[in-house]
Amino acid sequence: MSTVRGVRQPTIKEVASRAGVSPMTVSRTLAGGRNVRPDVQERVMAAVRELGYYRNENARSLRPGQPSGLIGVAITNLANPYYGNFALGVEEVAAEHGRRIILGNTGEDDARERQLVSDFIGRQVDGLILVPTSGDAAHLRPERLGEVPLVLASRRVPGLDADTVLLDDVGGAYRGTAALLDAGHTRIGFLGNRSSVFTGERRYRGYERAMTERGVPVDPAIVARDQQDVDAASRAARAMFDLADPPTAVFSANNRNTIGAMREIGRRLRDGVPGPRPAVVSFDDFELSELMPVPVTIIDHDARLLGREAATLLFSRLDGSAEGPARTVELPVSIESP
Amino acid sequence: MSTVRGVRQPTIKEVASRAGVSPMTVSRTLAGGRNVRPDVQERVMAAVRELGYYRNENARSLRPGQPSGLIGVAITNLANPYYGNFALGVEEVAAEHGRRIILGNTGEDDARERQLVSDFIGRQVDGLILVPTSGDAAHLRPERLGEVPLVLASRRVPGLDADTVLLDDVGGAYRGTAALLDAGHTRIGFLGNRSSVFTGERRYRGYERAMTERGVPVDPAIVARDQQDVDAASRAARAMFDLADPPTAVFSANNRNTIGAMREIGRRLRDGVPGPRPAVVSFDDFELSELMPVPVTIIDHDARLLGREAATLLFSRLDGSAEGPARTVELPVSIESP
DNA sequence: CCCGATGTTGGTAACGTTACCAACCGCGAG
DNA sequence: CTCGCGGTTGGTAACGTTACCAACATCGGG
Repeated sequence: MSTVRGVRQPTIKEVASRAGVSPMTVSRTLAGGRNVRPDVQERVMAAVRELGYYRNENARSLRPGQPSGLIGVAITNLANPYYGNFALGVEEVAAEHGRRIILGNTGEDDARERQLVSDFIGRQVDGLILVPTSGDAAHLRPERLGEVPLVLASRRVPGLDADTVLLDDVGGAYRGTAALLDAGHTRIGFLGNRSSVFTGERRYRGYERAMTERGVPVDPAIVARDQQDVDAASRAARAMFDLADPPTAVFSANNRNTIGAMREIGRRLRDGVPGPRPAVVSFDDFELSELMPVPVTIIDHDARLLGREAATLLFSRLDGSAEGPARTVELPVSIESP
Repeated sequence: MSTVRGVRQPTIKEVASRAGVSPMTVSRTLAGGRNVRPDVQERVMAAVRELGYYRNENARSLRPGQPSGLIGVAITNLANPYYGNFALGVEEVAAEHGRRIILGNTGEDDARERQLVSDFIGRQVDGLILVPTSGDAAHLRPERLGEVPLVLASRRVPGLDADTVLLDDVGGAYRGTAALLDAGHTRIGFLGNRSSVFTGERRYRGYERAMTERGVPVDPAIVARDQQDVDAASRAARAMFDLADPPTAVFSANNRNTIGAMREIGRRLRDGVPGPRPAVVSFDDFELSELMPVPVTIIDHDARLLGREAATLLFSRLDGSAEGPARTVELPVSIESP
């Protein structure tokens, strides 16, 4: 940490002496003014305005039992609009409860997550909301976190029992795949994340269940499960479509894979590559999907709502309205046919 | 089996007594261990691990001159990927300097911005980074902020002299419009924000300059400057294209207007509406632009870099390497023809 | 063997705030 | 006129931490 010029804000004492009262009277006035004469309150508020005084929140939260008013939020990738919306939802609910959020980006890095959580605890956060990097759970155990409540979002951590907010990944993937099967497709490819990614695994399970329930075998040749970014997804789609026996439809488990697949489909059409024009089901919405050259079904959801739900769960622990074992909220997803 | 209940965070005193030393020795050990015997350090670290101790950062920053390690960041709309990337850039540089960010969303609301800034100051932030809502500047004046340095991003505040990071809005819009003129277009529409939005005004100026420099008159009938969201942009594009004398090309001043225009263009093609297929220049990139049914030129830039630049400017003030009058950094934009 | 230098450790005070208690005021009831 | 009560105000201590200084141990050189 680099050196910093000292930040000299006026203190409560300076306000007090300017208003001709004691610091206690200033404190009482700022706390609502109970049992302070109206004319004294006015003098105090005038001094506050004149000096540009702000209460030192860090000093306030020093006394035990006092909340810091901060919620620690760690997400995996702020550049992804999904997590931006998620963070927005958390911020909204936090603001409704008079709290601020401290935000950290983990970049899917376990070490960074541990570092962020330590720092959040050190800053006396009132609660933690985390999109876990699915590493180990040691630093998230209650004995490490003390009394700080924790809510997991989007993913679970193996072996950790905590309040969790999830999407209906399995159900959404199941219904999306079923829609393709209902439309007569039997050769349906899968594009998604590897199984160590919690949502990747769940969405694959939904796909697999729909296929096997209808007696359609899953062909590993048209299942690609290791694409994290658009370029990798594009390459995986290309390999799949280049097969002698390419899929007639594709289930894409997330936004990144859908965009990659679309790029490859667009390229083939521009270059006049022969072959089927696959139907696509995408878990995650994307803009201008209606302008795509192939029919796209969207499994849609609201990341902002997910964030709101996570924060609501957290505050229900903070205000004591919820006690007992960890709860899981699974938000529904909607399906929009082209 | 009993649930592991969270416990109060241990203090430095408890660590000290467990390690059989004084709090000062614990403090010294955690501060790097200068002048502490190695075996004592080990005892202390063992106690720290056993008790799960974290330094109380709020208490640390209580002594004057000590930085809080927090940077206050207020942006207008976290749901917009542009600002998500911006926040990511700020977070990255802050993390490189061992700082965390407190994030607030203003939603373009002046009152909310004032409230956020007050709270940030009250939390003793070491610096502020703000995408201003372009309201008045009273709460951002140095006499209100004390010694807390401020960096504005994307926009200026009228009458406020502060470090600022901008895009080359005028130049980008000029070059984008010029590209259309070079391609032979003379009837070029404009879609953008109203002039009270800082970037809206600057981008219009670039468009206007390119037009007048080449002696092409600006026709108010094909200039629409009051669309904040996709639906409004779509309606404005529709009205423009429905004219007896519609534009053959469109300059769109931001992402939201581009998406709206694209929706309308796609609708007309689907519905077989007669008329020209306008070329489009878009200030802001968007995904799958290469799949659009009309040629799209992108004026691209890197919001994450903008965030990094803003944070770099802030830290140059914090570590004293930059002094003197307010500086403005204008980041270049690139043009990608279809 | 002593002395100063160096390394190690602990006590005290202070950062800004507020809970708690004590002191004081004015007013109405007895 | 006194007493007591409620409303108002101020003093003190404490929250967890670290800068500063004092105290003590150890060691090498004279």
